[in-house]
Amino acid sequence: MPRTSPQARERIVAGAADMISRRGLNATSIREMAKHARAPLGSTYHYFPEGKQQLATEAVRYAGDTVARMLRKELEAGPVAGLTAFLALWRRIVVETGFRAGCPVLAVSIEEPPTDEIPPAVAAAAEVFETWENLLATSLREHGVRAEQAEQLATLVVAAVEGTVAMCRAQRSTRPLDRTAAQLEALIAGAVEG
Amino acid sequence: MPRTSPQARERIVAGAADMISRRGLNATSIREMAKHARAPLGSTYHYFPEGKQQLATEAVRYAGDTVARMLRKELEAGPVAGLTAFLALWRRIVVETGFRAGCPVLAVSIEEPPTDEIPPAVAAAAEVFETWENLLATSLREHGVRAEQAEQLATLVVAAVEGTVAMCRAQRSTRPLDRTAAQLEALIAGAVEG
DNA sequence: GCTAGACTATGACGGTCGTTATAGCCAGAG
DNA sequence: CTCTGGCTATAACGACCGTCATAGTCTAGC
Repeated sequence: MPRTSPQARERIVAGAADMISRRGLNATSIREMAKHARAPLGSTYHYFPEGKQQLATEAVRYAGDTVARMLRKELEAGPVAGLTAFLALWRRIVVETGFRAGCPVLAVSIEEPPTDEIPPAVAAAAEVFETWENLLATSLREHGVRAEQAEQLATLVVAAVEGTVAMCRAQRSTRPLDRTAAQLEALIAGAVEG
Repeated sequence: MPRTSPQARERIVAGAADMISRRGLNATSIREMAKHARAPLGSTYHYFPEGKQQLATEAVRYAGDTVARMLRKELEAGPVAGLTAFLALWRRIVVETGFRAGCPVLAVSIEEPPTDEIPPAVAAAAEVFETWENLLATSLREHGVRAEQAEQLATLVVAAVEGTVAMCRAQRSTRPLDRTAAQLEALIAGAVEG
């Protein structure tokens, strides 16, 4: 039934994730997302009838899945290889965008609406973080790390990288990432062999 | 020369920092900041003639200085005590606001304008991060940690805590903070005595 | 070829944004 | 008591926001 471009919808989602990772959710308007994806404004409400909230939710999941897929693959070579790839991914994003882009999942996590309910986009962000943590923790456990230690290390890695990316953007430098990477790599390597 | 409330200006800044820490910079309007501080809108432009940008910059510095002051004091009892206090501070903020507030410095760091120049608020955020890093690194060095190691650990602590706070907000749970705290405390304690 | 339905084009709705301008208030200095 | 100047009150500016409605286009299946 789709007519011309079945990828139009995905283009919008991917573009939305990119824009959110740069400017944050609230500063990214639906009009701009549509224009950025070369799609008409009407199409966004055709594909995402629940509006901006739905689009943001799908953008978070899209980015989360992309990273998770990469992480799953690289972790086949062990926790250290997975960590290295994780760090390299974020380094590439930060450097290639001139410190303009970061993580859309983090961006969505820190903008709350006045309401009391959890917006679906924030819930999606929570799931993404948990997925990443679980991938790392499972790999660590499979390589002999005690369960509690594996959980803690996995959370530390995700949190440290997310925070470091934000610091790199503020400072316009990769130095925070260099430092965090050195510490995390030593820590994970030590945990795996110890 | 000030008439009634010399603290009106500071009330606006403190309120702005609080609101930015909850909703992000772009979602926080000047009108709301004024109302939140029980100040008229006109006063905002009287105290901050350069507008929202200036107000955001001062809010970032205000929050940064508050934390730095606390950190400086607690670090007198050593790096572990400082870390513990740092963790406790953010835990308190996250818990007492029902996972609604986070760090305004982080929030400002990840929202970029379309321009190429660095907005002053982002530059202020960079300075705040560096101040926090330096306080921790100095304390570590004073307790026998090698300089490079001290720098790396300091960056890791700041980044990990910032990232963890965001994760706690998304997941509506202090579990990430529990895990990160356990790892960081062990790491810093080991570095100091080793 | 025709028709159903996925998609687009267009325009409007009420609302809020950042910012500015102007006139007025009112405590303290002289 | 007057007057200066820090502060407030009020209104407006153009721009953009999220969302919706409606009419139109064009393709895939019959």
